[in-house]
Amino acid sequence: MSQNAGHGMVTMNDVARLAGVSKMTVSNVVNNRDGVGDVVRQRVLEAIRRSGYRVNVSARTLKSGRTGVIGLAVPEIGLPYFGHLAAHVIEAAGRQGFHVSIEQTGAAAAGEADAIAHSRTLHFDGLILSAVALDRPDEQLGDAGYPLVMLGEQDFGGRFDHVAMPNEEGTKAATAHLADQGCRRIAIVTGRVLDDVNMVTRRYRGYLAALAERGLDADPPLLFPLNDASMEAGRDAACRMVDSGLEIDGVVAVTDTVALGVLRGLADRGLRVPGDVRLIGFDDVPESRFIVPSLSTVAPDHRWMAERAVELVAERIRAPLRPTGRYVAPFELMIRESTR
Amino acid sequence: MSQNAGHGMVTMNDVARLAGVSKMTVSNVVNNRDGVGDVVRQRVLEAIRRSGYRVNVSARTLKSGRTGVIGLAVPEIGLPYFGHLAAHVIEAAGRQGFHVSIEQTGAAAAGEADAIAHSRTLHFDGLILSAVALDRPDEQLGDAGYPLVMLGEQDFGGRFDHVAMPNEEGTKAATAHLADQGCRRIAIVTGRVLDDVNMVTRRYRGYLAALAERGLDADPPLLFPLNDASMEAGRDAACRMVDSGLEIDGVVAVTDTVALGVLRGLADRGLRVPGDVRLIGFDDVPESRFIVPSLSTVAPDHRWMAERAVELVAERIRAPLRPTGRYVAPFELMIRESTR
DNA sequence: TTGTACGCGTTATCAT
DNA sequence: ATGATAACGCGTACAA
Repeated sequence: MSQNAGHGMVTMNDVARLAGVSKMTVSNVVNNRDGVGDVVRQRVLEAIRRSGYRVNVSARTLKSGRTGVIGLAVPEIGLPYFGHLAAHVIEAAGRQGFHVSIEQTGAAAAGEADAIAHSRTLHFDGLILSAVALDRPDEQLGDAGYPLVMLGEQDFGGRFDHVAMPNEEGTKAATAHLADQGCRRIAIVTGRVLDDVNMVTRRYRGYLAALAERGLDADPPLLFPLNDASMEAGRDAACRMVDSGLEIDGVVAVTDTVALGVLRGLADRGLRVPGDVRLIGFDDVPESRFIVPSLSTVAPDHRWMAERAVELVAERIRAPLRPTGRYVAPFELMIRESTR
Repeated sequence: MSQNAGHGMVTMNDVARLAGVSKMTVSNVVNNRDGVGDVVRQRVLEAIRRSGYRVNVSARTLKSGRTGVIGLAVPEIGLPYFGHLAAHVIEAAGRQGFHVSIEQTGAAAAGEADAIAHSRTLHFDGLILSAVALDRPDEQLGDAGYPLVMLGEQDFGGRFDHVAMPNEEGTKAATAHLADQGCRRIAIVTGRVLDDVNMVTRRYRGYLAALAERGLDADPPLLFPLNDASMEAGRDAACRMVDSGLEIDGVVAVTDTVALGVLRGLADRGLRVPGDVRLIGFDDVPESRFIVPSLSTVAPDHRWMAERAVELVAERIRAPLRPTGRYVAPFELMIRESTR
């Protein structure tokens, strides 16, 4: 009821007046500290209820220096994989008492650098960055102790805490599985292989490793490049693949999202999966179980990744200068209709 | 470099000392106000750069009473539809200078009520709530002027600003389209029809209206209920539908996500789409264009909805007591392979 | 053009 | 057990 002049907000002072105590006592009640008599506590609680008071998080933050918010920067929250991942991060963060503010980077290095700057400007307690483009965030870093955790994609060689995908191992297992099913001419649909830290590069390596192990070769290279990791790009690549006239009986797609597009492209060209060509993806997005044919895929443990990332942020807040760690998510090969 | 005792943070005072000016001058430079000489301005900017100073948003917020953050509460960010929608909301909010904090409600009334309480506790400047379960948020409301915008689903009859989906009209058009394609026994796969404000109810009404208009009847009711709007539930419903033995040549699915499950269930039972049965969804999630067969669907303008919702929040911040409005998103019927 | 004093709402410290 | 006072970092109003 009694309101402050400022912004129509009920403050601790208002509550204190209403309950006939000092605002310090109100603070103690609000924060469940002891040293407050039962009668007074009840009186204060009643005053809080009646006035509709809520703690002002900004003021608390100003004192504590902590916002209780961690940022999550992903290329595009609308992509199934990142939406799925974000859901896990939000839950894990909630369990640790953090809120999550989501930023979209547009899969561009500039967006990712912005997200880091932004996170610090807004004084987020930490940032989980799902980087796919940035390759040298040295300059933006500045403070080596800022809780910045890389999630999933790029690997910056120990400069940051990093929760990695089993890129190489997973793709190798996927490729080997295709070989086990009798495929001899296995193509890969992926991004352009550019540098060393790239997720694309690592998955490509896993693919090559499996081919080598099985004595299969890929000459001419059965690599069909993408401009981005969209369904549309996947479809286009599949069409190019078929139109190339090369003999191909198995396809490794760099992500499930791309695989969905590949599936579409193959259908456009009249090829059947798994009859004419087998197909395997990476990520195990929820859709993969339900599409027809259901999609075989590499299933990293997303929940594990999200939890680990949030834990790492929390740990680094506690100990800003402890050495960084790298953790690779466990994965499972989901065998479904597309490779039967 | 020079740091404050508090939390290892560089403050305006530090910058002022470093530049040999008062902190007010620093403030003026930071906020691009004029009344600062060019030489001094440069000196201050240099000091900011060197010290790595960043404005403390909490302190600014404490003064202004505004956090610059709006909340977005959705059932589950991992579902394609909500991820997609969130992407648009984040973009639209960014254009208006807001950040977005995402909350998951788990499609439960309790979660939705929590989101409202939470939003106010954290002093978000507003909240966009994609409610699917809450039916009487009167109690949580409290302050009639709080910028709370309902997005997409439930309709609370004018108590809030509301950006609605074309539920009835869209489903009616979808059903009519099936009829146009020659379907005579059109089923609907949807949630349980409970109350009056429910999205499910409205879509069901649109379906019935179209049937009535075409002189088709649905007796016994060709309604196959879902427990939730998941792909899994869609598949189960489709299986029940086929197993019921009822003659059915068209299916309206309450959402695209459900339709994906239905597609799977029909495949499990050996039925082909559109050969044996035609299928149409609602939402036009990105996947719909790419699956095989591509999914006909009702495509509301998601970008429009997100922009409208953010605008409404902004308007209500400016004028807390202006009358609420209700806006229905335009939609388009996307005709694809599943109803050819 | 620049500086000073004060208040925003909360919490830590110290006193009673 | 409770209260007074002084920060936290920034912005406003006013003075110089």
